[in-house]
Amino acid sequence: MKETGRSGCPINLTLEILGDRWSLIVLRDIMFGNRRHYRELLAKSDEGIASNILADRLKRLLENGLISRRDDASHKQKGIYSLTEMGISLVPVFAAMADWGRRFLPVTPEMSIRAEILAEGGPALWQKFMDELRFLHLDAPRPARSVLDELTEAYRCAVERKRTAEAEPEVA
Amino acid sequence: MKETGRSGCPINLTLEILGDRWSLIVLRDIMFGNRRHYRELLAKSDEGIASNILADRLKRLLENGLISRRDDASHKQKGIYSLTEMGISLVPVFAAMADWGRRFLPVTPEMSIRAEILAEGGPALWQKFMDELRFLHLDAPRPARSVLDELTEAYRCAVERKRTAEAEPEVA
DNA sequence: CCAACTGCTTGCAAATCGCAAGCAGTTTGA
DNA sequence: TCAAACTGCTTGCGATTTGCAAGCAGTTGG
Repeated sequence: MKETGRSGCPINLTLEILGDRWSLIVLRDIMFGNRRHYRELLAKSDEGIASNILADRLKRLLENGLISRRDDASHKQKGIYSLTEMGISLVPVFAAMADWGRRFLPVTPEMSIRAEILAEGGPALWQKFMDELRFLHLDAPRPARSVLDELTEAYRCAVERKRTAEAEPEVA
Repeated sequence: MKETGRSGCPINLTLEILGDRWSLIVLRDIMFGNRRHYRELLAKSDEGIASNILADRLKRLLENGLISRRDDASHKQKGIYSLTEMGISLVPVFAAMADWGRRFLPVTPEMSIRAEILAEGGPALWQKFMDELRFLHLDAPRPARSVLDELTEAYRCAVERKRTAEAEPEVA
């Protein structure tokens, strides 16, 4: 509900919707963490988003068409948030941002493994990932390959590797 | 100078630096508009950034290593802002964001022509553009082709086309 | 029937934003 | 030579946004 009469530049319009500290974090958790409920997004966030901010961002993302919301059949109070095609189409943006971040910022190895895979896979892998997201969030047919599983598994392994690496040196 | 103890995720760290309404706007004007002085960035901005915000963002971008500043030999008060390699490396991020914006948001045709060219050119064109930025902002040798000139010219033509299109229908 | 869980709201202090005005020093043009 | 325009940037101040904690009505499971 903002009418900040600014320019029709694609970068500017994108920033008017996504240019804050939390919108892309929420979308990232929905997209890569497959978190679909409010509480999941609230509690399992690595960054600890505040509940009122989360509610506000979900509302704005809904209004702007990046996500949709439907009721959960298994629980009358639960809502399920899904990515729309508009939200799914952000995959290349995430891939570019993540690749830039891992190259120039002090990222941790576990958190950057998925960025690395996406960067190496290139647009072809992004397409496969988007196909999978269409299956998970829209009603598209299930694709043959699960990129999300691969990303999640790679992350899990990286965390595991880190934990063992932290535990063993004490013996030496 | 923020210590908001958040996660080591590349997306998160990127947002901690660039996740606001103005940082990327400033970088966009330096990169695509070749605006190198404070006043240029202040006055020629399509979005009308406030002077204190601009000063703050330039400071933060400097601190974070995205741009550098040197004195202008021709004017004792002028400073020249340049992109660093870190800033130049944002080209793919801009290309992805601009392409997404032009596909899903109400952009104006003139403002999206450059996004279109960058999207069609793909990574190969981005590399050439980055080479040119290295020439303009760092001390790299001049590349054979000027992508910036091509982008600027395409934009100029789009504006021209729009103006004539607005002027002629009155006769009909 | 109660404890845990659901999505989300409210209050409030602190930080940030956006606008307007201003400022000391520099350059330009008549 | 001197005033006007320009330089990068700061200051004040009201309005908005943020972040934190607590709470709330309704739902579910044991």
